Order: sequence, then C-alpha cells, then structure tokens
Amino acid sequence: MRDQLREIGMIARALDSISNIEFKELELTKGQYLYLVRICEEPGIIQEKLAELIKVDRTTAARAIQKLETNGLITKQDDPYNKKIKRLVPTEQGQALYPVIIREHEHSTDVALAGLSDQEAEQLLRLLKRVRHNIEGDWDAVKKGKKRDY
Amino acid sequence: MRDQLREIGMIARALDSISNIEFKELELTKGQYLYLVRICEEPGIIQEKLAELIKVDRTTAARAIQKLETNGLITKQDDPYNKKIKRLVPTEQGQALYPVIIREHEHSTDVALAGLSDQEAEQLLRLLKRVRHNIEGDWDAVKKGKKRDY
DNA sequence: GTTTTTTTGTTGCAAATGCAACTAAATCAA
DNA sequence: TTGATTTAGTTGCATTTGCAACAAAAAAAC
Repeated sequence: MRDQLREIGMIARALDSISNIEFKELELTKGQYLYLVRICEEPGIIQEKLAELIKVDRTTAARAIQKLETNGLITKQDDPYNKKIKRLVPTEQGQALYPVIIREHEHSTDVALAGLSDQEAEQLLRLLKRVRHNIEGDWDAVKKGKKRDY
Repeated sequence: MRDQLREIGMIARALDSISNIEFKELELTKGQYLYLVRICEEPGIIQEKLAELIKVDRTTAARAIQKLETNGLITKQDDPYNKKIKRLVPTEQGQALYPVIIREHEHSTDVALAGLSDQEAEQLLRLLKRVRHNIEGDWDAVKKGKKRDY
C-alpha cells in the first residue's frame, strides 16, 4: 500500500496540534509559531516568499503576519529600493521566543525519531526533501489555477 | 539539520491545499475528503475513532461529519447494542465519490514519489509509520491536557 | 516610452477550526 | 447497586482559513 502521503498527513496534523496547544501559553495563537521561526531565521524575508516557503495561502499568511506585528513580535520595514515590498523583521520580543519554539520543536523531533538510527533519520530527511521538491511544482501550479490531469 | 518535521509539514500543507482545490468541483468542501475516504474504507466506524485515526480535533470531526450527512454522502446509524454511538456509513452517493478521491490521491502519490525507487518508497513508508507511531502517544496525551517536559 | 503582465499586498465574505463547557450513556470501582 | 469515571457526542463562541476580487508597484514586452 502506498500510504506515504496519509502517514505524512497524520504526522503533520498531530504535530501541529501539539505545537498549537503548547505555544498558547506563550501568547502565540494558532499557526503563528510557523511564521515567527522563519522570520527569525531569515530576517528581511517578504510575505509572499514566506507563504511559499511554508506552503500556505498568501492571504492566510498576510493575516497571520499582520497579527504578529500587532502583537509586537515582528515589524514590517519598507525597502529603500522597492516601494511595494515589506521586509519582515523580528522584534526583540519576537527574537526572545525563538529559542523556546526551537526547543519545543527539538523535543518533538526527539520523540518522532525515537528508535531510528542516525542513518535512518538521515535517509528519511533525504527522501522527504525529494518528495517535497516533487510536489512543490504542482502546489504552485494548482494554486495558480492550473488543472492537473489524472 | 534535523528538518524532518518541517519537511513533513510543508508536504502535508501543499498536498492538502491541492486536494481541497481539486475536490471543490465535486462539491466537497475543505477537509471533507479526509473523512469520506476513511468512512468508505471502514464503514461503521464511529466519530471518535475517526477523529483519532486522522488526527483531528473531535469537534472539528463532528462538524465535518455532520456536513457530510447533511449533504447526503453518509448516514449516521444507531447501534443496536449501544445507544451512545453512531456508526458512520457512506451512502451510494458517497461511495460514488470514493474512486474519484482515490484516483486523485494516487496521482499525487505518483508525483510525490517520482524518481524514488521501489525500495526507497517502501523504506520511506516504513520510516513514516514508525514516526507516526512515535508521535501518536504525545498527541493523545497533549490533547487530553498533559504537559510535556522539555 | 508606452502597454501588458507579473508580483506583492490588501479586504470582504463565508466557511472551517478548536477550546470550553455541557449532556448522557457506558464502564469501572466500592 | 450505587456512585465515580470514562467515553461519545453536541453546541457556543471566538478565531483562523482561503477563495474572490481588488489595487498598485515593478518587470517584461513591444
């Protein structure tokens, strides 16, 4: 049975659910951790790229980011050369949350990979990267209205 | 870098997004395909187990299932021995959608696994099953209010 | 240098999501 | 067999989500 995608869906929902519950005590509402970590890791990234990076709808990202700004965790900075884009940068308060988010994430990774050898964990990562790469094109295309034939 | 969980998240969001868009022309609104396939494969399953199976909040499942019933795709049948539970069964109309959903899913699997050898695809599945198994306990516990230490 | 297309961002809705809080049946404990 | 706990299901409410539809800057085409 080729159940790889189902397993991926189950794992992703379970982990997202756990993270959302655990981050609530940090004043982070649903999904916000996703955007905040990425902004901390790539300060100056713009909204559009961020949405593409984490595979989420542009408008969903827009509102999550808006809320992060309202809550004082990031700022939107104007670019000196491009009046259209807004560069996302964590505030000190946002930065302060980064290690906490990472720690939780590391713990979940420990749990998830328990019992796997280093070789297996690495192999899993390699394979997942290939799968993600394989699927990216379709996501982009379908999002833009392209019809897949099957 | 132990980015396995991030890759899983990206893949899952991308695929879910694609499926939701593609199933809209079948009158299936967001997420419904998830529940319907499982009910078709395991007719008689109850709501609580279904939510646990696909790793989704009980109340979210409740409403998605309610809508499937309203739309005539499944029925909730009383159990003769247990007045509390309701067994979920696809209607003929629901059954009719099953092969369509599977076909889409098979296509996505083709895309996702492109370039992987049979051995690699099998290895991926084995590893994902272990990861899913590893994480299930935590999901259950955290959902029920347990605090993880990390 | 102007027109067309793409990129980036926003807002209006309608719908899904999920935590609390609540029933009621079933199971467990005494 | 009574009382406590767990299981299964529901509803209220606030929030997130995402498709349309839009605006404006930037880039590409001509």
